Amino acid sequence: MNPIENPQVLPASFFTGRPTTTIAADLLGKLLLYNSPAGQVGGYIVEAEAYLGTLDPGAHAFAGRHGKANDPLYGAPGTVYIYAIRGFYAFDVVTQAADEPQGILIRAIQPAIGEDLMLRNRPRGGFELTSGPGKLMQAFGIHDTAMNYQPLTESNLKICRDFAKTPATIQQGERIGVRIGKDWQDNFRYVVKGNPYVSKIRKRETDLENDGWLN
DNA sequence: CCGATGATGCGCT
DNA sequence: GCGCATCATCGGG
Repeated sequence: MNPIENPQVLPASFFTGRPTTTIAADLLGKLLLYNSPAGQVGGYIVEAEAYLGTLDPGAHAFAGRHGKANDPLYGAPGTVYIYAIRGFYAFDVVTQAADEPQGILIRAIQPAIGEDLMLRNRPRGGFELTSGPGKLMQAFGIHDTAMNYQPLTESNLKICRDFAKTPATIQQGERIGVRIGKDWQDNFRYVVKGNPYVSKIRKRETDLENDGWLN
């Protein structure tokens, strides 16, 4: 796929007015773009996790936690929230109204645009290129939090309204790397079933025929 | 191939 | 100093 010049992007209203879990599932198949200084990169979202704010023990805003690092989470729906984790960076899109600190972690994409540039940014072959939140940001060449607070509608990071693919089956399960009490039922990870870029997928679970898409 | 383990940089949530 | 919404490597099967 060639670079896209002026894509229609998802409006802020996409990221509020319904549960964050629903929005996370709805993001699967959407085209994520980044107009980086070196060129455009992007791909289809194949994995996303919902974080449900102050009542969610796995969320950065659990129990009202609010500091400099997670302040973007308290912004308007569709705001960029990038945070550092163990020397890597990860990208969330903020959901729900301001001061309702929910968000969705974009965990993996299937490369579609600028794959050569992504490979230079992150020289790992095969599905390792973008099959995790830190890997994805490396492939995009994002190594800081400079885009924090930007609305996706006005950022070099964009999620397209058009060009979307349709998952054949959306699979739901436990979030990755979240250690919380056993009482909390964690079922907030959404993936395109069988897509080989989904993180931690087992080889035999992959659908290399259609990559888990209908189209 | 798959699960376990240690390295890692950043912000103190 | 420590905790962490991770990653790459190692070794058993």
